[in-house]
Amino acid sequence: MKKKISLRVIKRISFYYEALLKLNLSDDLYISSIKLEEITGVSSNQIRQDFFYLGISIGKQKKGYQIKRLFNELKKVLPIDRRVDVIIIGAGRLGCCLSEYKLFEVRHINVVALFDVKEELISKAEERGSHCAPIHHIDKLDGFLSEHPNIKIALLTLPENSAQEMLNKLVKLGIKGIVNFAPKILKIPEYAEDVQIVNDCIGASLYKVIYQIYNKA
Amino acid sequence: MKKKISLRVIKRISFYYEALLKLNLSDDLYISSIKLEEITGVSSNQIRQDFFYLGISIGKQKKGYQIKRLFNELKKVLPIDRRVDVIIIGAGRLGCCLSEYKLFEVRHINVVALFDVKEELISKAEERGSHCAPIHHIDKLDGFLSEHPNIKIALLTLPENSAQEMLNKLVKLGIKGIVNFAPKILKIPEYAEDVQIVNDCIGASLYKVIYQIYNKA
DNA sequence: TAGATTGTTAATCGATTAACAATC
DNA sequence: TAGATTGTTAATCGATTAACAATC
Repeated sequence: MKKKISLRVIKRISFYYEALLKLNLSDDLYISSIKLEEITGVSSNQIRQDFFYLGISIGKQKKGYQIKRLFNELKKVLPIDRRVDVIIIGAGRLGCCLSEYKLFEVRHINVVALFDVKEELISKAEERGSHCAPIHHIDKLDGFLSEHPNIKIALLTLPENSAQEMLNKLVKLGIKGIVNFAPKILKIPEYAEDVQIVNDCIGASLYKVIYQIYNKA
Repeated sequence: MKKKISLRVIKRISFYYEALLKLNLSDDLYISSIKLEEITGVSSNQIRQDFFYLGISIGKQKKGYQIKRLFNELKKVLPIDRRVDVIIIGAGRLGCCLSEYKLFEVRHINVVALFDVKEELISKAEERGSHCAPIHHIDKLDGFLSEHPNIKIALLTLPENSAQEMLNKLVKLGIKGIVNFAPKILKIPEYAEDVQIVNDCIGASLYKVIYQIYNKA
């Protein structure tokens, strides 16, 4: 087990990666932390601090970092060009949206299937293009995971009242990582401490903006 | 201008609010911080710390907080039952998904319109149900905002290369709050320091989970 | 009363920013 | 050389956790 890395650092690494992707990877191109700040918005101090923390020390004074090498170093940290198969539990609007999310494609995240309790969503699945991931009934989850033992990650796009229950079930079925999009902090049962969870409610951040604007004066 | 509140606190407040919404608001019902921990996942210590920070001290020893009063106190902090009109820039999948996002409805966030450069998205708009927000061409943004001076907030669901440019334009048009969903940290120009921004890239958190799982051993 | 729960302070933990010697 | 940029340490800032007296 390597060093633990916080969510914040992971996010920034993915931003660095995204930025480098758009640059030329020819051998003699360098980028300084200041230039990388301009592209990613992360301060140059923060960038160098991150690299230091991650053990990336390939910079040259007066030049910066060779783009190609930096790119490779970041890939060592984040397995970002490795294809990762995931499933989505909850085939509502958000679930379907995420199943076709562009950024997921770029990052090689592959949504294999969605699951839901609602029959109407499953029958509606045919309307979706053939390029889309299929929607199955939640009862088929158990069998599906047995047939696809490589799937270790599930995204939860369920209402908050059923989210924790589903998480417990997923853990029992052997899922090792979960991203929860409900406005509630889900916890991993004690008997499964190796399972990873991140709670990431979309739109909660909008309230920060609303608060600042409508609470003035 | 009231006290500044961090994004984290804002998120937790909205979780408390969400939890209370589902409870009975009759006069003699109380909830303790421990019980609230069970529902929201936020630790009771954290909850009391938040309330202290926010100046909410309505608890009774041995009983906890009167649900109805607590609800009202939270509403004082977060203008959560006030309708807020917003626009979305970028009518791709994510933009359209957010324009119909359930949690936004619950929280009285009203997407008035979407804007995009792509003609095909605008013509496609008619296919969307009449309950959906209309999609306009980005050229109409200026006029639209003049006609709707109450709109102070924009959600940005654009690719990262055009996001900063659009932000600058929005600021010039008088927008006061922006949530950016591109994988890039956008900055507010110095001449407009009163404008609020939150960067909230969906799916970046997935990488935390992927990292933890695929970097073991 | 005894037990439970608050409000509040202090301690800890973690993340960001600032600074600067080293050096290309 | 002089200037720019790194790697790294130290200082600051902020957020969470722990602890506990007060008291219902």
